Amino acid sequence: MTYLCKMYERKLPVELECGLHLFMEVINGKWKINLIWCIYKGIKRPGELHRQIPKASRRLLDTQLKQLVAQGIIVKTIFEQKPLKVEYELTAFGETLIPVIVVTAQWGETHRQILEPLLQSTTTTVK
Amino acid sequence: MTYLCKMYERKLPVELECGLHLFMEVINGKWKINLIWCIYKGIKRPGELHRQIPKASRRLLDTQLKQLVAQGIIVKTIFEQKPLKVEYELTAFGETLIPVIVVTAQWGETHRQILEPLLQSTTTTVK
DNA sequence: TCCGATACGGCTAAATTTAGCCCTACTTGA
DNA sequence: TCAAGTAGGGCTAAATTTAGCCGTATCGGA
Repeated sequence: MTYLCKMYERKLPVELECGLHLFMEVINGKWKINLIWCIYKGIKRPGELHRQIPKASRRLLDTQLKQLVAQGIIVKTIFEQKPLKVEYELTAFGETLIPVIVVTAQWGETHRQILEPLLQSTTTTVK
Repeated sequence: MTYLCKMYERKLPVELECGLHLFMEVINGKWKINLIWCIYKGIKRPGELHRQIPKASRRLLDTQLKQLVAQGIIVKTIFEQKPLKVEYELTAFGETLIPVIVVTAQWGETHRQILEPLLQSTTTTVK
């Protein structure tokens, strides 16, 4: 059972200097945090996750789930049942992310009133 | 003295639901953390910052500095001297980011040995 | 006067990430 | 037998971010 999986071949080097860059490499991706959080909260199956995060395209959720598996944050269990069933769970390593996410999320919530207006007008790329 | 500044017009909505998304909106950008950290450490002038982060192109550093100003994280002071001088400083709001950055950076450093190999091979976009 | 340093913007192309459509395969229930 | 739900990949195009080059202007020193 050969495993074929086309990956995007990076051309620019990944930044690994500072610890926050490491964190961001893991956490970056439009829905990864949501996925991690949902899985942490017990939403384990792909279908449930899709329904939980309806704004995300199914396609992207799937690829980001795959990335999280590759990064050792979650594990995927395939139950070889009659109606195929899949479940994701945080690894022990993935669990270590939770308190960090909590801290950053708290910062965001604390300053939401300041941030929301700024972020809606401002864009990431100022030219 | 009209201020003209071409901004990139976002077409997709910004995600603001969760606090971590708010945090990420601010922190995202290849060199923003480095900039924030350097400024926090007292490296205030554009030229110094460029020398401190030599891997970054001058162009991108400048635009990201501008973004941080627009986001209220830093302030830019222009000294109308004989040889023009500019300095950046963290705002009080920007200071609130520091402990959060410390936490995430610590997480990264703590797990560097696990992360480095994973992140170098794996790419963000699994296709 | 020419070189280097200060500080900055315009512009194009490359790299990367997301959106969104289509298709496969299997199972259950109507 | 058809519809719906399970899970997931291929593919293209759009959106977004970075890289990198060129040009402006001022000042100080050799």
